[in-house]
Amino acid sequence: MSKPREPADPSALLEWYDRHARAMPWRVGPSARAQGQRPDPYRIWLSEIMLQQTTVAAVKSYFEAFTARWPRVTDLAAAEDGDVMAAWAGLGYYARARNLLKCARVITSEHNGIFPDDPAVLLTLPGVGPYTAAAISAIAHDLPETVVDGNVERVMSRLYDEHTPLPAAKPILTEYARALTPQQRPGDYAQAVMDLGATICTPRNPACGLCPWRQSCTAWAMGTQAELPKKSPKARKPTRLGYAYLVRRVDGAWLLERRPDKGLLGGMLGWPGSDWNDAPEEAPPIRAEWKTIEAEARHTFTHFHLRLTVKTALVPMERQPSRGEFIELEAFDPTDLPTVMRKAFDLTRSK
DNA sequence: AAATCGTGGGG
DNA sequence: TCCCCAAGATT
Repeated sequence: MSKPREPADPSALLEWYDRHARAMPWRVGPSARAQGQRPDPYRIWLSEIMLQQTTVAAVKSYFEAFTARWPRVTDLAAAEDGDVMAAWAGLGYYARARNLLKCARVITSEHNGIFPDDPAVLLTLPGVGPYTAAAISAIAHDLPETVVDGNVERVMSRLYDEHTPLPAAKPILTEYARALTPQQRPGDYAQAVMDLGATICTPRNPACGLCPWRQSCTAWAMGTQAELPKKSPKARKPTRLGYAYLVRRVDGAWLLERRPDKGLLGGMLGWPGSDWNDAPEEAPPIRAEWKTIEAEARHTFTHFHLRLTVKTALVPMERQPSRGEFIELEAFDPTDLPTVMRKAFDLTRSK
C-alpha cells in the first residue's frame, strides 16, 4: 500500500457536493443549509434506519408514508405496533421496525422527545449502531463525526489502495475516513462522501474521470480501482422447502398469524405454515379439505432460497383453528404482509 | 464474532 | 439464472 501523490482535500469534495448533491426527501441540500436551514433530527434518524442495507429508491415512498402519518417522533411513539409493522411491510429487515418503535418510545419518554447529539448516547438507542449514531450526529447536528458505510469503505479502499479484504479491513478504512473528516461543514461532508460513492466511485465501472479526488487516488494511479474493495468470499445459498396454508372462511375472512418477535420476519403478519428446511413436515392450522396450488411461491432471503408450497381451503364459520386468527375481509390488506407472504397470496388470485 | 436478518434492481 | 449490491445492527 503506497501513499497518494497529493493528500485528498475535503474542501474539494465539498465543492463537488455543492454542485452535484442528490436531492432526497429528508435532505437539506448544501445551499439551503448554507442559508441556515437545519434538518429535522427525527427525519434524519428515520431515513437512516430505513436506509440501512436498503437503496434510496426503495426507501423514498416509505419515508413519505411514515412522515405523513407520523410527523413527529412522539406521534410514532404513540402508534400501535401492528400499524408500524404493516407500514414497514415490504422494506425488509423487520427488526429495524421493531427497534424503530422502541427507539421512538425511549426518545419520547426519556429524552423529552428530542434526539441527542452525542454519538455515545445515540449508540445506546435501539437499532442505532456506529454508522447511524455518527450519521445523526453529523447530518442532523453538524458535528464532526465520521460515517463509515459501504460507500465510505469503497471510497477509502480505493483512495488508499487498501487490498485487505472486508470485513477485516473495516478498522483501517475507518481510520482513513476519520483522518479526512473536516471540522467545517461535517454534515455536508458526510453526505458528500456517500454521494461520491453512490454516483462516481461506484462498485462497477467507477466514473474516475469525473472524480474530484482522482489526483489523490492511489487505486486510480495503480489502475486497481475495479478490484477494490476486496471482500471475503461468501457461501452459496442453500434451498429450503416449506408449506403455507391460506385459509378462507365462508364469510371471506383470512386466517393469519402474528410471527414471534425473534427470528426471520419477526413481528410480521403471515400465513400459518410449516418449518422451512430440507424436508418439512406438514402443519395445517385447521381441519379442512386442502387444495394444493400448482405453482410454488419462490423467494430468496439473505442466506437461503425458499420454495413454498401453497395450500388453500374454505372452511365454515364455526370451524376453530389451532393456530392464528381470522381477520375480517375488510381489515385485510395484502400489502401489510412481508413480500414472501404476499407472493403466496398472489398465487391464489392468478389463475 | 460469525451468523442472522429482506428485498428489489442491475449486470 | 445467478450473483452482487444497497446510508448495518444485533447476538
